[in-house]
Amino acid sequence: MNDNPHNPDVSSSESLVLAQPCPIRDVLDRIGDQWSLLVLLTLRPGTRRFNQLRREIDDISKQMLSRTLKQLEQDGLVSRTAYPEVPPRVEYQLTELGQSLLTPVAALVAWAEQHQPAVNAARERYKHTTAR
Amino acid sequence: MNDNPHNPDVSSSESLVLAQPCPIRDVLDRIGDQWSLLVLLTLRPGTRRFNQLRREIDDISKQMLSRTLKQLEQDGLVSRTAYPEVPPRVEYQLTELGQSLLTPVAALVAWAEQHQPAVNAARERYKHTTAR
DNA sequence: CCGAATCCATATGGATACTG
DNA sequence: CAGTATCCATATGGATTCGG
Repeated sequence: MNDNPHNPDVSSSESLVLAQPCPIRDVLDRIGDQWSLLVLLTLRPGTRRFNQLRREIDDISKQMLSRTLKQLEQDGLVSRTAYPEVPPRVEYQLTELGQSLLTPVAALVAWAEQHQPAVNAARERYKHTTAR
Repeated sequence: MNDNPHNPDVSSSESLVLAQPCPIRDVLDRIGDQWSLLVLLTLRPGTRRFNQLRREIDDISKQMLSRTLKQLEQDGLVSRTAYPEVPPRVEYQLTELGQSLLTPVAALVAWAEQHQPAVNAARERYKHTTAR
């Protein structure tokens, strides 16, 4: 069995920081999907309307943008304001929570940029060491 | 795929940090999937053997552990050492690159833990403000 | 203009059996 | 013990259509 020090042994044999029904997974699932992070970053400069977002992201379908925004809104990362006009106007912007998330995300993005060469090199190396 | 005809000038506006064929997406796809991050965190304390990882993660199948490790190895985040013994023994450990990734990841995990209540509250709020 | 509903293709994850 | 191969279920993403 596992004797992980920082893990209080539960009756079941679960051992890790990321147990299954896990808040951390919640977050990572959100930034890990295809569009959420992109939407958040697009909203960083300021408020955007629906089709404005669509144009800026450019290759996102209405459907996915709609779904993504709804999820982000549910999680309190983005706020939605609908103006009762004709034609309708809906504006989206980052909440403070959403903005605060962009800080650690930026660190990750920075890592990615900085270490991209290393990752690519590793991939090349892998291909060449092939006896597989 | 991209190259939309009615696309306004992307170049002059906020340059999208995440263009489509994107190194950042590469990384996020890796930590965004079901198991990679969990494996990396499990390896943080030190070297682990294959079935040792399986037991610690507990609910991962051999298949997914194998796939995940191979990907992490390809990307240079994890190193694999096979000992020519009978029965075979294979050890995995974080590379320096893998360890360096855990730093920004830790920031994200910290954010998740810290703001989980806020996210849950937002979800509750959403349920109540919704139609019905 | 905003976005929900429908329908569909593919990607991802898993159970199991098999191999060296 | 450490995987790989096969087969299958579901999740995710997208094109199109419809409606407020």
